[in-house]
Amino acid sequence: MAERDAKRIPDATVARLPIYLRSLLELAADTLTVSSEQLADSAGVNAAKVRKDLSYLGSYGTRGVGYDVEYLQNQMRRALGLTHDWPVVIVGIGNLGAALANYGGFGDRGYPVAALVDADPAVVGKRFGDLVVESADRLAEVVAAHDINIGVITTPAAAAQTVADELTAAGVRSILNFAPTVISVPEGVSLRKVDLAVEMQILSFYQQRMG
Amino acid sequence: MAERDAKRIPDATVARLPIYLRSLLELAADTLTVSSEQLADSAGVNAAKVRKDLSYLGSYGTRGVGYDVEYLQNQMRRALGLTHDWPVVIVGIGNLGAALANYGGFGDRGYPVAALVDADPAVVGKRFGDLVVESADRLAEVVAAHDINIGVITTPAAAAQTVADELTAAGVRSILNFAPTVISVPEGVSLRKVDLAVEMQILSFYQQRMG
DNA sequence: GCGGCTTTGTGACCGCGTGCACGAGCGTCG
DNA sequence: CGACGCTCGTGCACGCGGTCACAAAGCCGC
Repeated sequence: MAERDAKRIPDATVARLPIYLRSLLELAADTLTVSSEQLADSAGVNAAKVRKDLSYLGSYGTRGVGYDVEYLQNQMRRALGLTHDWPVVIVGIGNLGAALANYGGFGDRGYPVAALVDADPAVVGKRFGDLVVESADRLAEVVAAHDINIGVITTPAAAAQTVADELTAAGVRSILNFAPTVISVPEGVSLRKVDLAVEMQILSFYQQRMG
Repeated sequence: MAERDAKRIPDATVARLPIYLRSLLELAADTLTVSSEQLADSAGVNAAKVRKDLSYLGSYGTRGVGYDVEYLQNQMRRALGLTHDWPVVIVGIGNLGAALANYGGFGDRGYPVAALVDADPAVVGKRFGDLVVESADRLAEVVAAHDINIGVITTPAAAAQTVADELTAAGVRSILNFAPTVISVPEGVSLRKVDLAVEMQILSFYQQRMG
């Protein structure tokens, strides 16, 4: 009770938790328990891995039966911090940024888009739903005003590092980078990247190989 | 010469090659050679790792000097299959699909968007640049007509597996999946996934943890 | 042409993550 | 109430990937 979940959860496990949670949510509403094998099938992984992953949550399955679906959902939501919303700011409202702004799926899942920011005066002031694009020099204010902890970078590559610096300076501790460039962040800030060109090149590498 | 590059390149290395290539392209045009340490800095990795990665290409650096930039670029392009274009088809022209269709960056980098496909009759026929959205039931024809090897799935989750099946049946061997669901593909087909909700949840996990 | 400087290439070690296999517990049925 | 069957939890071994450190090798200046 004192040290609670002191156990460190491996990164590889963390990356799978959201998949498990989604699998759980897709189960029929009258499904009370689920076995590690069912979960494994639906998440596309090994059953032993599922059990080991879940054991890190300290969550309890029942031998001979499986896991209580609702309890497991709650444990997972708690671990992933989905007990409350995490407002995000999208910086760089080009093609991709605009698409993300219009995409409703974020708010639904606990990540409401709280603000849009762009450096281009021609874009500032545009409406997306009930949001208006703010000027880049107001970034720090915006972050503070909405208590934002997560920043999404969808600027051109050249601006990405600067934006990342401004975000972290404003107190943002988590960044999702779509810009096609390597950016660095201070210790204690989480950075994840999505790079379409890289993904394509990885695919064509293997395609090439297989002849 | 006979067995050529028989050496297997580790997956982790493959994933870094595109980053190195981009770093090389960003170097000033009058830079003739580059050291593993320079590359490491600009790619955000360890210098020893760079050397080991490059050694898999069989490519040759010169001790005391570094790597010949142009030669290395060519080697890398060859390995990644960038010696010719890889036309792609985008399936599912919603917010994200449309954004990718409008995004010019693909064609520039050797992955021209050759076709757009959607199941919704209200979307079929819309123009994006010089492309017109085709009907989903023409997917196989479209793939064959443009000799497409790479498919990008930007449909809702429910349709993703079906689309993946149709793509592989049509001969596509590489799939990039943006739909928020796990899909499975036959042996011999490469699958990469980009899942925004998962990325967000991973970020909020760590944010949560650090308090 | 020789010594020193620089930078590559790689062998060795280490830690993480994966998969297997089995013991431990729980429910159920006769 | 006892035995059986099911499923979890986990110890163990293995392989991949990352890091370090050092020897090999090319270049330059004298």
